[in-house]
Amino acid sequence: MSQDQTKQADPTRDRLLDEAERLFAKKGYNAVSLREITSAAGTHLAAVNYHFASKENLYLEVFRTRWMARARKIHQPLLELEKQEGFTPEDVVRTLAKSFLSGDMTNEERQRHTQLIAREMGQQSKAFQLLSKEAMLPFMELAIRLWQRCLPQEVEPERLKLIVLSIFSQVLYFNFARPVVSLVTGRQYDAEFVDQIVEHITQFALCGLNGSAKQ
Amino acid sequence: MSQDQTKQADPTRDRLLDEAERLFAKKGYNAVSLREITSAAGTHLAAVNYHFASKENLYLEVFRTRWMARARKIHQPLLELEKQEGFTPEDVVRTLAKSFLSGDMTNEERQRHTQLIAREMGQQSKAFQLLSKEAMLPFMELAIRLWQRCLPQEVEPERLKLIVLSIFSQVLYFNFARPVVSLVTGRQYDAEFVDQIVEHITQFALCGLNGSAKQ
DNA sequence: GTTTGTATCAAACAAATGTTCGTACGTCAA
DNA sequence: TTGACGTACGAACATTTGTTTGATACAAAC
Repeated sequence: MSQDQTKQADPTRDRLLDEAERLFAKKGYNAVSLREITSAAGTHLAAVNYHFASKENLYLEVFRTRWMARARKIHQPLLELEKQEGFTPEDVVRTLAKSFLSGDMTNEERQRHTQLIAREMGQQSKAFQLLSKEAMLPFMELAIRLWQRCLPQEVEPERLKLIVLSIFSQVLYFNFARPVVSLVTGRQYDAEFVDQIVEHITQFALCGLNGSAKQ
Repeated sequence: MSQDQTKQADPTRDRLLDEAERLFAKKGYNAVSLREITSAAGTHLAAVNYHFASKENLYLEVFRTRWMARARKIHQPLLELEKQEGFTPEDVVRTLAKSFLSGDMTNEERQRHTQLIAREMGQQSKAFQLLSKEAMLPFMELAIRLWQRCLPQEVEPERLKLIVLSIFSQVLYFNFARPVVSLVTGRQYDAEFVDQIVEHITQFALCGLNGSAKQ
C-alpha cells in the first residue's frame, strides 16, 4: 500500500463514503437509508456492514476522513498567516471568511461541508464531540491567538470568543441557509455573489472587532 | 366554543401538538416516531391519524399553530416600534436582538422555536415555504423599512438585506448551537449570559450598520 | 329510548429499515 | 492443484415505521 494509492486503494469503500457524505449532507442522517446510499454507489446493501460495520460508523467515518480533511484545508490559510511577521486584524478576518466561503473547494463541496456540521451543531452527538475537539476548538483558539497578536488594544478573550462565534454563525448561515439567502436577496450563488458575501462578512466583523476594541 | 377556550378545547390534540413540537425540535422530523410522540402525550397511536390525518400534517400543524404564534409574538416589539415617531438604528437593532433572544418566552421555548426553523432552513420543504412567506420575508421587510426611515444616509436595500441576514444568522446560531457556544465560552445559558449575547449582537450589528452607511 | 356523532383505544397491516448469514468469485502462496 | 483469504452479492432476518380498521364508551339531539 503506497501512500498515493490510499485514496483509490478501495474503490467501493470510497464510493460509499462519497455517496454517503453527499446524501447525509443533503437529507440528514435519519432521512437516508442504506439502500439509497448503496444503490447510489453502485454496490449492494451488505457492503456497508462489510466495510463499516454499521450505518452509524459509516456516518462517523464520513466525518473522520472526508470532513476532517476539508477542515484542515480550510484552516490552512490561517495557519500560514500565523507564520508571517506582520498582519492586520483585517487580514485575519478576511482570510477567515475567504477560506470558508471562497477557498479552493467547489461551491457544492463547501455546501456539503457546512450542511454536515450544521446538522450536528444542535446536539451533543458523537460526531459533534469529534469535530468540536479536533476542528472547531483549535480553530477558534487560532483565530483568537492571531487577533491578540495584532489588535492595537488588549481585548478580553470573552469578547473575542463571542466575535469568533458571530463570524462562524454567518459563515455557516450563508452556506447552509442558501434557500433563505437566495429567497431574500433574489441572488444565485455565483462567484460574484459569493465575493460580495465575503466582503460583507469581512466588513461586518471588522467593524464589530473595532467596536469591541474601542470599549 | 368560546374564544378563550380555544386553547384547551381539545386536550388530547393540544398535548399531541405540545409533545410533537418538543420532540421534533429536539431530534428532527425523521428521528421521531409517532409512537414516541403519542406515548409522551399519554395517548394512543391512532390519535395522530384521527386528529391530524398523517405524521407530515402533524408536523406542519406544529408550524401553522405553535410556531407561527410565537413568531408573531417575536415580531410584535418591532411592529410597535414602527408606530412610534422617533427611533434610532440602535433601537431597531436592539429590539430585534432582544425579541429573539430575551423576549417574554422561556429559555426552553425560545430554543425550541429556533431549532424548528433551523432544521428547515437548508431545504425547500413545505414548512419552509410556509414560514418564509408568512414570517421571515415580512419580518425582513419590516426591519429594512425601519432602518430606511431612521438611517442618516441612504443605504442600498441589497446591503440592508445582507445585514438583516447576518443578524438573523447570529440570533439563530446563539440559540441553536448552544452546545458549541457553551463549549467555547464555558458559559451556561443563564439570564446574565443571554443579556451579554444580546448586547454583543447589538453592538456587532450596529457597527456593521454604521460601517455600511459610511461607504 | 333510540339515534347520531365524536373521541378513545387495541390490534393488525404493509412497507421500510438496519443487520446477519451463506455462498460464490477471484487472487495469491504453498 | 490445493487451500486460504479478502471481497462481492443475494436472500432472509427481526424490528420499527406510518397507516388503517373495527369495536367501545360517552354525550347530545331527536
